Amino acid sequence: MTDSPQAPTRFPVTVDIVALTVRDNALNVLLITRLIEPFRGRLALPGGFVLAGEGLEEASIRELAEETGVERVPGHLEQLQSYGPQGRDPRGDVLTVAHLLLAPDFPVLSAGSDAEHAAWYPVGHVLDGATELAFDHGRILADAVERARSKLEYSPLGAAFCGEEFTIAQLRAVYEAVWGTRLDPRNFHRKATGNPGFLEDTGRMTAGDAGRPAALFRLAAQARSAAGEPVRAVLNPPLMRPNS
Amino acid sequence: MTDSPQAPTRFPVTVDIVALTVRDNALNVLLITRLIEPFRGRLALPGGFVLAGEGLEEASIRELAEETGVERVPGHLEQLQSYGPQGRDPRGDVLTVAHLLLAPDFPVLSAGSDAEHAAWYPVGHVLDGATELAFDHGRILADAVERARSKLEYSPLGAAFCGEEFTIAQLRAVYEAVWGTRLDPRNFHRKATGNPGFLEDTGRMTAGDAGRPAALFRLAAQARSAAGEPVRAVLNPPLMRPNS
DNA sequence: CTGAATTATTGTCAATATGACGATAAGTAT
DNA sequence: ATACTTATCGTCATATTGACAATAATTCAG
Repeated sequence: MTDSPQAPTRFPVTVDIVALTVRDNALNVLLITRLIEPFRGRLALPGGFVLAGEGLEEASIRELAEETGVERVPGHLEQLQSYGPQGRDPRGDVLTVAHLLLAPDFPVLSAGSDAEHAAWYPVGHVLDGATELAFDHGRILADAVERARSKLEYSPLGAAFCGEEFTIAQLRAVYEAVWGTRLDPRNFHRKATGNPGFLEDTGRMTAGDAGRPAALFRLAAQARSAAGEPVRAVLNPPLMRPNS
Repeated sequence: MTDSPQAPTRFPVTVDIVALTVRDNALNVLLITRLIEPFRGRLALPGGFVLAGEGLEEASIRELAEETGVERVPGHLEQLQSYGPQGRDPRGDVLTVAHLLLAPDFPVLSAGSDAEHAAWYPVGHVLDGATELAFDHGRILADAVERARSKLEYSPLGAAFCGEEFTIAQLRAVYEAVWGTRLDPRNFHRKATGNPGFLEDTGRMTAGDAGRPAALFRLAAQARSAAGEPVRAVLNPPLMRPNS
């Protein structure tokens, strides 16, 4: 780390959060509608400036709370990548540290006061160009989705989209939504339950749904932190996407 | 992206570069000796402040050039992660965007003028606590090494440690050094050459070394950019580390 | 010049993982 | 009761993996 003779340039730093969830068997992203210029009326990722004395993750959690009303992080939060500082904001250089949140479907503060209105949008409608996001958020979203897709292969993070307990079919629906492919239920069942250190049978079953009741699983102890969030780095063997 | 009513806090932003290479069958990292406080005399990652009008990668390349004398990026450079801004530097809040460089062994400007003296150090000596780095650079290095290790599994990036052309044994030596394991030469040969879109036979052979001459390979076209740097995201099937 | 040593490369074989799909189990809907 | 729906277990051919034998093509030691 070289130190400049004169005071270094300082940059405004923001965090942006790509919150992903699975709704109606499709991958959705949490977006807000901008009420001010630039990009007024456009959809954008939730986020905002990092305040003095604040860490990056801390800032992300605060912004998420401010814009969606959630009191605690509802899933797995990790840093994605930083972008900038140049050419991102017409008002000037801004460095942003993008974060990725993988969470079960949670309700957002949709009763828009004069704050930005936040809501879930299918990722497909954004990635295929039908909806253009503000700033470079389209690119950030694309990077986030690719990260999520590969995380499902090599980590137990797919479970972050489910609640505390879930069935194999629910987990499979997550994989299908994120990867955009159909998976054979029988082979998926074998691989998910057969992967050592991934899932743990709770002994409980679903009831009331159509069809045979399904066993409820949770993440295995090695795969979750004290907070219940998945931590174990790798899934071995990996659950690879078909085809490619 | 919420906009604060008053001017947002601005932070000094640095880039730090974790330059890794393989020397004498061991993973090495490029470190500089700090000549000023804080952490005077301690080893640290090369890096420095991002200047106004500069991008993150651009700043990394500039700092690398300033501190090692290389004129061009000698390998694969990618962003690692951002750290901070709190609790990293005793002088105050500094956000740093760490970068990872995977490169063949290259000579560094070791004739220390009054600039920091840069040199290669075996990663093992640092990770096992024998050498303490300045700031939070020990943690950054640990993250970088873990990233490199998993990159070798899922991407063709192992080749970034080799030159333009290399033998399978040289590539295997990279894997062994980075993973810290021994690999069966015959099985590695089969997997490396059998992976579609990974390697390309140049038709040329080594000569003069002990033992049977080895075929020289290069990265397949799909796996490298115009600059010759590996780009193809995934290696399929992956080359997994043994054991775990 | 010859055999020993060294390294590269091809092959073999059993164990394991994978993809495709059949069969059965255990519920709800009619 | 019968149909329908979903979960779960099983089977089988094929592909991949790890362990290791065999062979090829050099340099090195004498």
